[in-house]
Amino acid sequence: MISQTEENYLKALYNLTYLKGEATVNEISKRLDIKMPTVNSMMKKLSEKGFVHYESYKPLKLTEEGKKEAALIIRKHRLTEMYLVEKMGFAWDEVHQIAEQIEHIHSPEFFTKMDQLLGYPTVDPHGSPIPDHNGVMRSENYIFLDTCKIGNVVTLMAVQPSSKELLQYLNSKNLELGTTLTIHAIEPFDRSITVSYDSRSAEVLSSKVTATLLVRPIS
Amino acid sequence: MISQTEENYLKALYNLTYLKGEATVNEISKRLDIKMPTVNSMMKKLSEKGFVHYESYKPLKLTEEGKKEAALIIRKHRLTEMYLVEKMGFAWDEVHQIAEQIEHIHSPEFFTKMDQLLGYPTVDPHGSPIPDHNGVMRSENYIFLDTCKIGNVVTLMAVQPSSKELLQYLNSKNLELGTTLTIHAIEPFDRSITVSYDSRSAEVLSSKVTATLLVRPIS
DNA sequence: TTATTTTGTTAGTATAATCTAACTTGTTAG
DNA sequence: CTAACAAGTTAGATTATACTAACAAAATAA
Repeated sequence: MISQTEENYLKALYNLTYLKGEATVNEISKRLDIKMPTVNSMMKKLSEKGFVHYESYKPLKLTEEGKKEAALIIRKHRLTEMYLVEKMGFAWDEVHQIAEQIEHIHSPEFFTKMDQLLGYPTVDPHGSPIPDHNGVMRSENYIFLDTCKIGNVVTLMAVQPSSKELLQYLNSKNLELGTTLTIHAIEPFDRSITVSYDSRSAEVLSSKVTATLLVRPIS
Repeated sequence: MISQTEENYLKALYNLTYLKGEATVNEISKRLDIKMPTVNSMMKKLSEKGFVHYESYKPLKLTEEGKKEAALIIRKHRLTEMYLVEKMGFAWDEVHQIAEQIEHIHSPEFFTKMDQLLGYPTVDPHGSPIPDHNGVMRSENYIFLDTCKIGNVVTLMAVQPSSKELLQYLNSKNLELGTTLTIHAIEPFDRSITVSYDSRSAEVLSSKVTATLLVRPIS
């Protein structure tokens, strides 16, 4: 059996290793707000259980089994977020905390039912892909808005990482998934970007924001 | 803050004290399958926190605050069961285990939303009353089927206590909440009762069953 | 390349929730 | 009424998850 606490460590490790393939004790410590020695001993424990590759003073990696476990927890999280938005009428910035708890429910039938009622969705309300029931995540090749060039036209596909504050900011600007943006200017000094979309002809987005917006180029 | 474990003790105590007003360490121990010394120290802890009246060698009682806490957990449980049946299409004998976990979710909005989507129900799928948001349970004055007399016509209103096995048995007999039963005979030897309902003219129910069926007399 | 800082590890402590063994109190059957 | 049994309690051990303090290794800066 795998405890709720262990699940949280696996999920953190999965998210941290998503890009680089590895993560450090220090990074997990900061993300979970848990002191390093605690993280260290938990990593040893998870290594015993076969979920993590642990070697003294070396970066951490998930084993294949660890990746699968983590992806299945993330699947439950994202299915839940989708359900809360689509079937219960929550806003996309209200669902994270609730999903953070429901992801630990042990009941295959419950999540199967959700999946079914939602029509087997492949992305969550923030555009992040939902791993399948084997823990396989179909990775889209979206690019971050801050890597685009002047003149590009792109569609907003996902927000990553997405804080509640960021989502509320996007709401206030009427920026939703699926919105098509045209890039008009990039300020070299602070890398802020001027875009137009819908009826808005010149919105300025800071680099802090554009670094979290995943887009699919149209032209 | 009140832990998930503490919530389970409060709920057990609430249910055990529902009829008699008090319960013993031994009863809680058996119900939760936790040894007596563990229960004992937890009762002291809950007494410290103001949820339980504890005195050595005396029966346990909930304080008013304890009753309210417990009723609010039961509210979450029953709302969840109702939601699972009404909105997600689960059968009434499948929902207990899931609700047992979801009742510990901390999110007033989540349960408020459920309540709203269900149209503010007052009973759960097993006919048990749902406490209101102040922890007040409207007690119906239903009677158990085994206290009825020959010739009585009654409506099945609730099943208490309801095990998965019992619910499956009732399903197999097509006995649902709201079914109207006519009592034709009571066997003095084993107190089994012969009833008719729907197109069934003579079904025999054992006293083990009739002692769990709460009914409202029609005549 | 050495000194300093950051990161990782070990050792020991704390708290929550469980257990077993042993003892005490209360209840019940002769 | 007392002996035996059941229920309640106390004491001490165990496991999971956290912490702090102190030390070791690795990375970085001078």
